[in-house]
Amino acid sequence: MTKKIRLLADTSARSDKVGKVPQAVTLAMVARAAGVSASTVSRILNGTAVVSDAKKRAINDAIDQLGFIPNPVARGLAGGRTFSVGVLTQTLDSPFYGAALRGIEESLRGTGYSPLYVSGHWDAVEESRCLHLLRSRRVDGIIVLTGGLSDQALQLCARTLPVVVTGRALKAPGLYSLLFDDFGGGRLATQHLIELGHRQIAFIAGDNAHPDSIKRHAGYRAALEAAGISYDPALVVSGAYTEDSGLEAVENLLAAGQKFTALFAANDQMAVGASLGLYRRSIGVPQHISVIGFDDAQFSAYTHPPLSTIHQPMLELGRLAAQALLQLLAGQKPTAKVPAPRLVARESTRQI
Amino acid sequence: MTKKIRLLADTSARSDKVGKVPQAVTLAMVARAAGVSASTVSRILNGTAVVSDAKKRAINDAIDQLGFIPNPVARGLAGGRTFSVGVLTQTLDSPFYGAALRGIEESLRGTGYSPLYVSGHWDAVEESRCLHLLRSRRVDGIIVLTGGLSDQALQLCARTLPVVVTGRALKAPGLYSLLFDDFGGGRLATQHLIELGHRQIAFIAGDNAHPDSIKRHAGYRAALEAAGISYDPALVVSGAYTEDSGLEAVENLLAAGQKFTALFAANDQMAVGASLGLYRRSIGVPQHISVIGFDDAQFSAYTHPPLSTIHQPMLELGRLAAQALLQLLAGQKPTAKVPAPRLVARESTRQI
DNA sequence: CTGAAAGCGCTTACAG
DNA sequence: CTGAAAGCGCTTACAG
Repeated sequence: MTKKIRLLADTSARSDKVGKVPQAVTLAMVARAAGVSASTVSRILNGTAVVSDAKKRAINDAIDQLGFIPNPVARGLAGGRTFSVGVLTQTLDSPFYGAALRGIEESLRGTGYSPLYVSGHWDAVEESRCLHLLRSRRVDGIIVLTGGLSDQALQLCARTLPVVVTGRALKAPGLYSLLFDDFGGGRLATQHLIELGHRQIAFIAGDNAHPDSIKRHAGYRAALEAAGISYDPALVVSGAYTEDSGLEAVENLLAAGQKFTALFAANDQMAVGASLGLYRRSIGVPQHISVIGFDDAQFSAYTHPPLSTIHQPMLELGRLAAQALLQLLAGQKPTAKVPAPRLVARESTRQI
Repeated sequence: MTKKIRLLADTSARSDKVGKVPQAVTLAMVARAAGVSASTVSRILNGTAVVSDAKKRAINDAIDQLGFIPNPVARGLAGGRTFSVGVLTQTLDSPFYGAALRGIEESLRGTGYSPLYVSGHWDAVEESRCLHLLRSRRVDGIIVLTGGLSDQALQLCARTLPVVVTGRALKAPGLYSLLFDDFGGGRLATQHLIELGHRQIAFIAGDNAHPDSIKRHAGYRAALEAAGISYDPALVVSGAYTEDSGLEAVENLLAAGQKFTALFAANDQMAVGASLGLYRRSIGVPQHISVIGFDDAQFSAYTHPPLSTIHQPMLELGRLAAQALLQLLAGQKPTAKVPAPRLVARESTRQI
């Protein structure tokens, strides 16, 4: 048997010089080497049927010796499964979503599934184009990391493909959603400031098009009211989740002559931008003003001073999303729950 | 004709309720609707042959009306091309490589090619596993963003697949390499400091396993010597390209009682970490010490003070890499050249 | 310029 | 438990 395998392998090796691509070992070659039919090899590959131990051993030997790797393209065509999962993200180079992508990658590795990333750039039209692309590439399931797609579009998609979506609460067959508690996070950040004795707390909101921004805002307001501090719209300015918008927001606040001893920015990028604005005016953080952000982005532990923030478990979220999709793919019911928001008190906030 | 197409479309729509996946329109359906053979449809799809205008029009009409989208999986199996290009990156969530990924995405969009990202995590074994994965998925070409693969492995790969690699100079058939001038960049950073009057300039080196780190170091040394300043090994400490390592490095420098008025860190992350170390000791940047980084990462414009650095055109590099691969794929000879390093003088450096 | 036919490398009813 | 056969949706020599 070994001899036969050698022969086959050699033949394939020789064909290298003739053909272009080093002709891969095919399932048919394995079948021939193991003395069984292609069907049988396929079955043990997929665990589709019980096969006698003897044949199983022969086949596995042949696979090892020939170095057979099933061609995912062929499997995709024949079996309708491509062993790839689509990941609709907004941008590949966000300091923030990156962690989620890594989490997805971690959960997927070793499962045979590969992620296929597409970026929607916060544009619903673009996102739906991405969804089409993923479907046309015949992914087996899709993970949608937030974005502006309508609930309806997602539900429709879930009718034919398992879908896991983050950032919204949605129930539908074949769809699982993972929602972070932005309201609780916003409240937590504000409570932290209140506990430090602050009562004049400015808020830089995020992009209003994002539901998470609205919820963080609501959390801010709820914490204020629970502490008997009246909500002052003059202390609230809108940003766009970017550093620049945070800088601009704080400048507007200052220019308007608003008094505040603490500042809560709806994400870390805006908190950093705002801090730069304060730095430029020589307003010390936290000596003069306490600043807290939201997200716990990678850079936040290294700002000067290190930024207090609300930790959002993006890595974990990515892991959970992929696990949930894997469960959906296996016909199981996902059970994952997103961890609760957690305060990370560093050095940008202090007792008044 | 229109009527016929309708009929076919309806049939397909009806089959939805029976089958699972909304059965896609196939090439065969288009052929039938247009009254031609599958071969002809395929040919106009691929521009493989000249087809009479009349048929061409009929086929295009049928395609539009039926909403036909060629199945890339089938094309992959039959034609040997999957219209996907592999991108071997090190990590998906680097604030730095992210821009390159976006550049790749930009250059690829609209070309029909999709990127397939895999992460090697700076581990040669892992990277070569990634390469295997990409090949087993039958990508049409590969972009390798730096990493620890051997030149040999890359050249071997390029024998069967177009390869574009960044971060090294390598010549081989089917392979194109894009090299940034790290030496020049290191020299530029150091020159900037020297021009500001600094003569005691500390250097935090990056990971020695990375050639770029070694070259930046050499550039530092060359600039010093060109200015008649002797190279002092005591002013050079090793980091690992992370914030923490930058912080640690500066602490070591300070603990050793080294005197310096300026600091050049081999990347922005270490510069930020080092700045935090200085901040903790109440050493002002740039009042007491000037700091310059390398890379011009996204966050660098927003540190306090904004960080002077050497701009590395990652976005452009990504774009160029993808364009070069596209050229290779089209049988052309790539011509792309990486832009030269550029000084971005912000506020962390000043005249002594 | 265009078709019929074979084939890409698998999977999956269908029959034992 | 296992094979032979058909088929997934395309592409590509091969013949006109």
